Amino acid sequence: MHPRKVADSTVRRLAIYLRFLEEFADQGADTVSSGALAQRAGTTSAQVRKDLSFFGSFGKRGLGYDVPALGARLRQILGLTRRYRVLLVGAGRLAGALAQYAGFAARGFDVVAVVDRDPAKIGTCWGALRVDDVDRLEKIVVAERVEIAILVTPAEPAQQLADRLVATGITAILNFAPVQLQVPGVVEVKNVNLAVELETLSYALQHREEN
Amino acid sequence: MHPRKVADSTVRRLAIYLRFLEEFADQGADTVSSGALAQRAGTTSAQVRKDLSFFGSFGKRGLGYDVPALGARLRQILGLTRRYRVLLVGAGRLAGALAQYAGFAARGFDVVAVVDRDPAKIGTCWGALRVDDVDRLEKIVVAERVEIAILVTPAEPAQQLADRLVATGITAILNFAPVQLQVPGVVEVKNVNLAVELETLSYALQHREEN
DNA sequence: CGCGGCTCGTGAAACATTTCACAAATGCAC
DNA sequence: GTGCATTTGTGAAATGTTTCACGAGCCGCG
Ligand SMILES: NC(=O)c1ccc[n+]([C@@H]2O[C@H](COP(=O)([O-])OP(=O)(O)OC[C@H]3O[C@@H](n4cnc5c(N)ncnc54)[C@H](O)[C@@H]3O)[C@@H](O)[C@H]2O)c1
Ligand SMILES: NC(=O)c1ccc[n+]([C@@H]2O[C@H](COP(=O)([O-])OP(=O)(O)OC[C@H]3O[C@@H](n4cnc5c(N)ncnc54)[C@H](O)[C@@H]3O)[C@@H](O)[C@H]2O)c1
Repeated sequence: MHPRKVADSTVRRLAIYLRFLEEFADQGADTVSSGALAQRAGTTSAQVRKDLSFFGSFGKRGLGYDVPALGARLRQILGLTRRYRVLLVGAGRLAGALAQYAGFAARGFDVVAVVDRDPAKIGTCWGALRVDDVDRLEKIVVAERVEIAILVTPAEPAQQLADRLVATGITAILNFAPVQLQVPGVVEVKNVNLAVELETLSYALQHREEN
Repeated sequence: MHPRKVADSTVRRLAIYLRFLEEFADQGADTVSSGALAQRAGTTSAQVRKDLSFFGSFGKRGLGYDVPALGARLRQILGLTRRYRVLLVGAGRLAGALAQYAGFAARGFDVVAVVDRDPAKIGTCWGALRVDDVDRLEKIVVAERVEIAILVTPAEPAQQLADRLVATGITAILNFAPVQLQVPGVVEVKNVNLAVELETLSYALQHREEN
């Protein structure tokens, strides 16, 4: 059903198509063409069709794609037909923003626990969540059946925390700390580095001014 | 000095090399090899050398790269020899995390203003910053000489706010709202979509379980 | 039913990026 | 100074991704 290897760029676009497909659905559209999706997503119709073609052929020639059917198919491809249990490691400012963000739960990602090292934070409540001691990390992962960890600590403890997470059997980590985590091949790591985003903007500005 | 077109992936890696180079400098190393940098950055030595070769040749054969000199050169390439004045559009939770983040100022990005639409937020203070009325956006951009805007509002008003920012002459936007902004070609936009990151993790998990 | 206007699905071509492999420097030991 | 171990810089090859172009299917209409 799924091909051996699909480019990361393709998977990211599929997630974006799904978002706009849901917008089309909200507007009551029942079919959508590759061109219309492409325009919203900032790509080309050929790209949309190629991306989808890796997983099968879902469209009707001359008509386009059935909005609800393609949405369901994309959710299935992306593994969004189920919910995921997420642990926040680090209870700082960024963790606070992520924990309260309704968009994650809307997509099936439930933050079920938060841990920190700071005694001043342990025990405080974030909505329905209580900040737990990072010492209990292993117990919490098991008890809460955590599947995805989000690392939002400073850089220094990140590798060691990742090692502990991996040891408990976690296989998916979203890492905000500016380090390159060393993990076994079975563990999926996605890095988000906001400073790098700003620096690529700086590069673009610098480069434009020179020309 | 700069080649016509350098891949975005290369620029991102340069920013990452710079981070680790600073770590090496802190540890007192005065030279570093492409292999050592590659290991820290999670790539290969050939990749490091190729990336750098787009901008000149900074190494000494048999020795490696001079740490302070390469750092200075990377800062110059990335346009980080100066400071940037940044405006936060939207004073929500994510904006709060970004505003307080010391790492941006350390890199030369100073948040000089925050605007919001919510009367309950306007006038409140965030450290040295006072949240301003979004109606005064154009005046603030000019008065504060803002060069980079960070969009952290919900999706709905994002395009309209981007239009206003572009009209004031802003040419760099970091967008957190899940929309594809339509802007003139001279304006640089970088999108950060955290939900997409989680969804690509979901895809990876889904796909692994099937095999 | 046959035709015309659309739009998909998909190989092939074009383009982009990464990896390879090796000549050319460099420093150091002796 | 010579030789050796090391590491850069870079064309060329390999690999990966996007764009192109067109056959094939679908709908509606007369
Ligand atoms: N806030 C931002 O806008 C931003 C931007 C870019 C990158 N980041 C990165 O995200 C990470 C978190 O940023 P933040 O602003 O939330 O930082 P923060 O300082 O507000 O929060 C970090 C939290 O981690 C906790 N912590 C420290 N060591 C720990 C350990 N060993 N185990 C468990 N918890 C521990 C701290 O007690 C603190 O509560 C950092 O790595 C930062 O570089 C943040
Ligand atoms: N918080 C997260 O973890 C997270 C994760 C992924 C994506 N995002 C995206 O980032 C954006 C901001 O998220 P957040 O959690 O900070 O949301 P938030 O609701 O906490 O903050 C949004 C702020 O924007 C303000 N605003 C609304 N309309 C405005 C307008 N027209 N002009 C000026 N300000 C306006 C609101 O008053 C509010 O203060 C959203 O688009 C969200 O989808 C957030």
